[in-house]
Amino acid sequence: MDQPSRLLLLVDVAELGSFSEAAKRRELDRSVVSKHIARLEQELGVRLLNRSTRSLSLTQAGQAMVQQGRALRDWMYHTQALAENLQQMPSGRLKVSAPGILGRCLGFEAMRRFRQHYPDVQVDLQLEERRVDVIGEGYDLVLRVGDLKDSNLVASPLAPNHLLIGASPAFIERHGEPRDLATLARLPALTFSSQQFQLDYLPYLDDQGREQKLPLNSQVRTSEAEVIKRGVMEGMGIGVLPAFAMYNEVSDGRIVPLMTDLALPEFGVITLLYPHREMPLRTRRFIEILREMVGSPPQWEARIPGFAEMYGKGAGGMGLAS
Amino acid sequence: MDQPSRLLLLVDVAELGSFSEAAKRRELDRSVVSKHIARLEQELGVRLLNRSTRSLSLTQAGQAMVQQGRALRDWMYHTQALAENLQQMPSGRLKVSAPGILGRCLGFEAMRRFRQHYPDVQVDLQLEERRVDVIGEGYDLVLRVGDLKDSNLVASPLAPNHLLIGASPAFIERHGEPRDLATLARLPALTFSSQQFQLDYLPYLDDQGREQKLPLNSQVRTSEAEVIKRGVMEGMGIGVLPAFAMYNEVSDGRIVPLMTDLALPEFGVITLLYPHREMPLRTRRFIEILREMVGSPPQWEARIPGFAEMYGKGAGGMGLAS
DNA sequence: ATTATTGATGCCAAATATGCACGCATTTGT
DNA sequence: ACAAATGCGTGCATATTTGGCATCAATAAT
Repeated sequence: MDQPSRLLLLVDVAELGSFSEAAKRRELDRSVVSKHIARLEQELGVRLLNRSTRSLSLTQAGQAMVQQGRALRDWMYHTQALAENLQQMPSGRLKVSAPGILGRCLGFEAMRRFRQHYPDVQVDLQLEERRVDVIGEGYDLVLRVGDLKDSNLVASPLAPNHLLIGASPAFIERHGEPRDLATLARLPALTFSSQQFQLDYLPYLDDQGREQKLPLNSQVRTSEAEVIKRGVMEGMGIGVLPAFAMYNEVSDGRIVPLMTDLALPEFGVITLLYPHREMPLRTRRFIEILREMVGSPPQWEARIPGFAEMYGKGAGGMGLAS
Repeated sequence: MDQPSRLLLLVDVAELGSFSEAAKRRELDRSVVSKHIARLEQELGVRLLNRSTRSLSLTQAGQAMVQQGRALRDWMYHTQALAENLQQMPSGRLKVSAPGILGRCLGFEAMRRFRQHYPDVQVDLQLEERRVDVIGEGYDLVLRVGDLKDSNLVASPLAPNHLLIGASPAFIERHGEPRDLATLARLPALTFSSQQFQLDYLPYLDDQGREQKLPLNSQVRTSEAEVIKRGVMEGMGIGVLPAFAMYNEVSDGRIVPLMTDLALPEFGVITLLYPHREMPLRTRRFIEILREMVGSPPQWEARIPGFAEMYGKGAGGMGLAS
């Protein structure tokens, strides 16, 4: 590791605020980080960090050097991407992050297809709710739903995210099909709850088009969409999930959409996030595959008969309130 | 050595056009260079160089990478300078190039003073006529006389370069003091000749102000100004040299200016050349010392009584032609 | 007061880079 | 045309460097 790399290391230390954390990210020993920073200071002839034994603070010189390092990091990434674009085939390791639900429903399938096309490209598909540090951890692409803009990240919409209220045929037989919100609210529900989504309620549009929240009778709360789907299919209750998470079950009839006349708001947008810099070929190809797979309108909507007319998306489809 | 450094190495290879030359500059074995470039190609996944056994040529990818590398090199230099500016004291190694005559007359003295102020800064004062590769060889500063602009180099004038025709008192006694050009041309002369200067003739301005060249009776031709000075002092002949090279001898009377009524053109400008990027503190300090040492007007002119009036620089001083 | 966390330091083992010798292809000089 | 020279690639022994572990000192949390 020489001076440029040490500069990059300094950036990690500064951004994570600790030698230990930087060491963890780099999979190195703390002592190694300590030594490299010390050496960098010696090479540059300036003290970069004020060590207060427990907390670090950047000196003025440190700030300047971190700034330099950040630019260097982007620069090197750009160089790498440039080189990869000059090849004919994508290569390297595609690193993607997605929240679990998105990753399982879209990420996995996209990854499968991508691997078919480009078996030489390794894939690192991280499924976590945590808000990752795209630049710092070297992600090529992040899938999010309804995410806000981040500086020096590019956000590109992939598909609208429509909700779907579902129950199993058996459940409907037992409880009857709900015709109004009050009835719906009384039915036992499986609800989704994670750091990303808080779907303990049903968001809907009243007859004035204002967004309202209907509290659900949440019997089971989970951060795992699979649990909801399985529960719904086994007739444990109704479930409110993004359409992309249920389309398979809906299209083969295991789950039936409920109250399709109710107008539901868009629940965010499925978004692609990537660093604002030349994209490696592998990333571009992956996005192409992803878009082709999703289609426009999203295939999960196309494959649910009449979805376009459901939940207030039809021509004059004004929602009905209880 | 890791990827960024390998990129820098690639730049050297590309600029020198050979692995061997690059190895020489870096003081490495050829094989090491070969291995590093090979590894860089592997890391980037692109072939960078077409090896035609004897000559190298850059591939398209290679060109792009060299471009990146050049930017990286400047970037790292800039980073280094930035760090050094944040220190209180200059540090590192000041690397200066100057043609021999300038280096001996100005460079050495400036270096002496600089070392007095900043003993911690090592100095590398290269005296060579060769046109050095400022960026590639890492020079902080280059002294030249009358140099043309180079892209991404900054040129800053240090002092005008006036010529001086000199002879020893004994020589004048023997040959008489010349009063016209014809006489002057007949006197035995010691002339300067190097790649930089071609002073086999005396450039002068005729009464119309047009530049003319008077061939001299060159008995001794040398690339070493010291030889001319010594020869002139020992009465071997007249000498035409830049004023900065003779001022000591003139001011103590060992050399006497001849034909001071003749109008001589400026013979270029003594110029400072440095890379177009943030200057390290040591460079700035060195330039300060240099400028202070030279003064304005140059001390070598100030210390020659009446120099301001000599050679057509006086108010109405129009040259006289033979 | 005690414990756990964080950074610095010293030492040893492992990884890595280096340099030499050699091989090979091509060009230059006679 | 042929030999010598030039320039790059490769394998191997060695040397330098690097990374990891244990330890220590200092501080913040319990």
